[in-house]
Amino acid sequence: MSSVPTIFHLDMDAFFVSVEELFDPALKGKPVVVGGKAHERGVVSAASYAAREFGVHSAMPLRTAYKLCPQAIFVEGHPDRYRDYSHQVRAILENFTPLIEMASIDEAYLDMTGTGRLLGPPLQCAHALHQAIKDATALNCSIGIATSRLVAKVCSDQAKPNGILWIYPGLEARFLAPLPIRKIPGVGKVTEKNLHAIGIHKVGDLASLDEGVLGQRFGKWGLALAGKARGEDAGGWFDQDIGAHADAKSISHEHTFSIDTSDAELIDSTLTRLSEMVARRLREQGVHARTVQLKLRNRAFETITRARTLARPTQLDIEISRTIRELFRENWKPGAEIRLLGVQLSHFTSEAGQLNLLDSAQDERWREAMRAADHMRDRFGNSAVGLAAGMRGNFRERTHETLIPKPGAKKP
DNA sequence: TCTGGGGTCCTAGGACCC
DNA sequence: TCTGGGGTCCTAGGACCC
Repeated sequence: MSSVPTIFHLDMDAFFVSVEELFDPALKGKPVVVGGKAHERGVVSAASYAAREFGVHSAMPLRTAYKLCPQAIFVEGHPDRYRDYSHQVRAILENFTPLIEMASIDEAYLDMTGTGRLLGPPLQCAHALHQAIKDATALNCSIGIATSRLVAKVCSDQAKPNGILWIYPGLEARFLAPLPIRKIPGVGKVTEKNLHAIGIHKVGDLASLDEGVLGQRFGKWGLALAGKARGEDAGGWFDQDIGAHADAKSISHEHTFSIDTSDAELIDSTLTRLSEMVARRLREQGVHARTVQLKLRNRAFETITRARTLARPTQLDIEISRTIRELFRENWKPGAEIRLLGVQLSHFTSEAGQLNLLDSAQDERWREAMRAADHMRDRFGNSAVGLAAGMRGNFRERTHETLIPKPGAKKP
């Protein structure tokens, strides 16, 4: 007998803000914005419910958030804290099922199909899970329960804050129909606008539309959309078993300068530092990359990417930074101001490429050097070791920042 | 409104090969 | 000679998510 799937989607409530409140209880109940100082270049990572009442939401420029809510408390994010709490949550989930997929730092899918005899009916089980997380971390979460990932995710969103919502098997379409199309994961600003243009506003409008029309107008994505409107995990990201771990497809680091720059030395050292950072993570994951991509954003916020696929996969800082500098040189007009630089690696393989014995002997020396450097960084911090340009870069960017007095900045 | 950083997936065109 | 079709790789850009 095969039962209908029971999928939980668990989403932590205002996760970053809630974690910050644990470290500073004075923040509780106040409008809080996580992401940086009010006048910095950057966007809101998370806003407390009190701040949201003023219209502040994540991805909004910090300066805009400040205009909307000047009395808000602006705090820097602490990724290490969030990672730590995320791991704690995961450990609790593992007491309920091994079929877990962390979809991001603050949300997870659980396949609870067939756990009824052991853990009780879905609502009871969800309450137990909610309580277990509260007991262990003092954090609130919301849980959506449904027969598909998609509906479970929409459910947890509707349940927020601090709620549980279960959609009975068979009632998916009726639950989704009155919701705005934007509630469907994957429908963003652009798709919403395109759908509005043809008179579609509610998920129900979408569901009653002829599939052929959607396919014609929106391609493959349109067909997946039709399935989503009915609550199916059709196509794309949702169409995978929960817990099937997928290896990373790319590793990237990028940096937005606090002030646009055309300083060749600063640019060069930043490229070197970013190259070192991605290469390091490559080695941690034990893979080699074939494609190196540069990302450039100018003062006008125009962004280009330029990629180069290497003759053989690499793990080495020098090869990556050499390629990145080449790409940069080919695509930068000296004097042009740069807002952002990024380095991305992709097309991973488990083996290094090899041209001949001489290369391999040289590579081995480099690999040893990199291992030693990684070890030093572990012991003494990231800035302890770097290629020469990278070190200058760290120093310069820090110097550059401390020269500009910022509210609350500590004296060096 | 003046726009971070880390990712995934999709599309589309050109090169190249058979 | 002005010209098919399919497959694969590479590159660039863009939508979307948290």
